[in-house]
Amino acid sequence: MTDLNQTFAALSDTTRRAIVARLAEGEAPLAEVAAPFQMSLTAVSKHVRVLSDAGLISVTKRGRTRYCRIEATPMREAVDWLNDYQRFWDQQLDALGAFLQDENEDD
Amino acid sequence: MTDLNQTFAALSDTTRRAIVARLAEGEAPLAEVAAPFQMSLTAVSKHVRVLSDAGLISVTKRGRTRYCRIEATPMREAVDWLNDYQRFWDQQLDALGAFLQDENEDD
DNA sequence: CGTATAGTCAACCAATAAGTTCACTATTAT
DNA sequence: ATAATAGTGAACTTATTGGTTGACTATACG
Repeated sequence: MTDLNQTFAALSDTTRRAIVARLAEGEAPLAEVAAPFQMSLTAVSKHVRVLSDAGLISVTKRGRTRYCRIEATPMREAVDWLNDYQRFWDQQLDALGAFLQDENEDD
Repeated sequence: MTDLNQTFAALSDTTRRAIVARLAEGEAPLAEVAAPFQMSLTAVSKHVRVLSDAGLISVTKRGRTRYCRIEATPMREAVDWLNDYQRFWDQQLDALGAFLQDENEDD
């Protein structure tokens, strides 16, 4: 299906995560997506390309405008991968909690 | 805290995700972590370094052996970031479900 | 028509990443 | 003391990434 390498790589850049965050609030034209950033439109366009290649967003052309919107599946799969370790880190955090608990028992 | 860029970047490599998966089954010496891979020990050592720099694992030296074990926090934070979009993609998947439902209504 | 708008494409640059090999250090075993 | 084991460090290669600029295409507007 979608490639976890690509998904995680796409998310490993602050700008791209910000784009995803923006698009979570609704579809937007590229120009609007690019507005908050200092870099050139070309640079943002490339970021959008990376996200779209990873399947995290889709881009549809209407007139001369490209509208970007977020897509569900790859993030879903990333979470699925990470969740395989959820029991593990719950346990580790519980252990930390217990430790802190013990430490404070002589108050 | 931990750096999401680094966390996602560390997870964007198949070898490194395999290492994490291996370590989820318990602490292991580097040599054992490296065993399944065709690449050199040095290469695996570098991957381990990347994971450890990202805080995803920790490495402790006992004798001449380095034991690697998984650490909870950064993956936790990655999941937290992704989960901000969970409502979003649930909705998208629900919409897909509804669509497929509708499609089959004339059976 | 001509011009502004939205964006891509190609070429380039500097930095980083993933791998290699070879030499080296540190620890354990004989 | 010597030799095997576990791993690091440095130097190098090749590919990819994130950014730039400048020229170009496609659509909309007057």
